[in-house]
Amino acid sequence: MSTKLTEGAIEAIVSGNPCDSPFFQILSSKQITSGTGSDRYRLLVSDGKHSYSHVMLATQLNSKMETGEMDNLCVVKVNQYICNTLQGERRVMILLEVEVVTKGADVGGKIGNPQAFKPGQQQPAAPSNSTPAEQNDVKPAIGSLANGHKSPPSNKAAFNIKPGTPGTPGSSRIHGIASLTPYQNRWRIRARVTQKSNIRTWSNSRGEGRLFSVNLLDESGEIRATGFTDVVDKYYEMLEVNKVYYFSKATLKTANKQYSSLKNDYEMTFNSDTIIEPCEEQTDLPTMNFDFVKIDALESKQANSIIDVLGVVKSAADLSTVVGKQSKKEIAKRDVQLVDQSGMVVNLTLWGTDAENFNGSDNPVIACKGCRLSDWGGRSLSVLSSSQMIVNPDMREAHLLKGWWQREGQNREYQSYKSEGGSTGGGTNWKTFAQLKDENIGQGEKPDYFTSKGTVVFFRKENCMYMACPKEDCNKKVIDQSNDTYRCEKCQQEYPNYKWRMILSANLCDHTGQQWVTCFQESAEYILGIKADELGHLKSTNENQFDQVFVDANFKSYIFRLRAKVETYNDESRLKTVCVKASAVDFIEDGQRLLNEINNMLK
DNA sequence: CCCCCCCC
Repeated sequence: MSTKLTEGAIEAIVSGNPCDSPFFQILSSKQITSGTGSDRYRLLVSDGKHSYSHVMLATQLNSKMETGEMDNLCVVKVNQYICNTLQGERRVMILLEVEVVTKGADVGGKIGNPQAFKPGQQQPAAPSNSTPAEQNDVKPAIGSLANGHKSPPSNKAAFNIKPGTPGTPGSSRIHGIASLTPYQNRWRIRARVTQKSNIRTWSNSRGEGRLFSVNLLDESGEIRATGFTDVVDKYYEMLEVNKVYYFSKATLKTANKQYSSLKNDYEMTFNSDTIIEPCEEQTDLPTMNFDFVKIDALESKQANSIIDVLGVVKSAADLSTVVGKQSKKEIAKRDVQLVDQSGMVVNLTLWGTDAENFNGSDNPVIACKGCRLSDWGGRSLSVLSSSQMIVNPDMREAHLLKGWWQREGQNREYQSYKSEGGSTGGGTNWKTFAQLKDENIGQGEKPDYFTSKGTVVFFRKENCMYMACPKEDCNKKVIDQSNDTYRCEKCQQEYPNYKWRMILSANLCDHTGQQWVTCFQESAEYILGIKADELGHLKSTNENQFDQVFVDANFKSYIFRLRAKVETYNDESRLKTVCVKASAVDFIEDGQRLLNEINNMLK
């Protein structure tokens, strides 16, 4: 019985290096139902070192699955395969000729400890086995209540059951938006256009062109779709907001959640094969859907994420104009104060014509789908051009909110978000160490600032201090001339003395992970509980006492204000994290914060 | 293939 796998083959193949007849283990399989009835199998394969889920079995080999010849855990020799690049970086391996070497029943278990293979940094996460509909803990879309339709989406695992509408051209089965994946091509959806962008142009190093996007909605879910240059001419005029169309033969790719609040793991791109036809029949498709975040729950949402909000306009500022820093263009702006039953108030900024046309004098209700949450001033919201803002929407929540406002809301006090430290406006932005990795912190142009609670678990005491220029505000390292003088290259001067400065690397832990941070003078002195000059003195006079300082300082917890930015040296990039300030944990305040987090989780 | 959305 052979259980030898070709370790490293997955990495090689996916990186574009062919590999002759590799041996893989099939860890699991999943049947994918396409619209035409020709099913395929998607496999999770292992080469012993890596596992890879973007693997399909060629349909002519389906019988190997159906007869049980290829069972879970079996070892196969792959005599022929192809590796296709789909949209983006994702590569899908299709097994064309497979020989079962050892049956799974005889292997009996997973071979080795394969880790999920993730090529490249920008590799989209492998899609999970559940559909978006399953994953979202979405409240049912409520929008349809507005025009009296029955409440729409159920949490069906795959909405793939709606029969073709009689008289429909082709009369093929209609798929649910929630059932679409990049792994099947033959589908047709019927969806309402709920939002349509303007035509935009872009120009960058990869090219230039025009594009537009629409949001599509059916009973099963929603998806954003984008059309580029040629498609703009073909379909832009035809697609109208609130009308219903049939769509087929578009490309699916992993959605970048950074830019959309739509509840879908994927996005659609209209390509030259895409067919869009108006749906002439009457449908009861929902007209809108929102996943509103209560205003007091904005705290628990990630800064810069895209969210839906519903609020009463407590007050609206006068129209003003600002000049964009980059664009240098003048743009109209209006701030409105939104409140809801949670008793919190948040600022929502409208731009351009939204700002100019807005009238907040009679305390309207605003529903905004897809506005950006920022941590300015604690928390604030900004309406984007991709947002869908509806004033006084005809929906149940909005009527309830308005009634509440008239009964009691207008007479009460509201709590507002506060920026931390009261200084420059950056809000309290709590991050765990796992979040630093998961949320692409520090990847932007500017560093990210955030706050973490952590415990020091290790100090790198080697090279944690240096002899610095004694001149005030010059912290340049001096050169010991070995004659009791110290030269500062920056000041171009020699001094009879120096001062000690610290650059201390500390490893911090929280319940989610660890992070190396750099502490400079003030925070290092605070954490070590000793002045740098004194520590420097110990370093040269009493090594035991010097060491003891680090032992004593270890395993203590602090609130860290941190600054993180990815830096790249020699093609290697890592997250450089600097401690801006360390402070004692105020247990009352911190307990309150944790309680708030728990409460927000329960919402 | 975009992903800018502005200011404090």
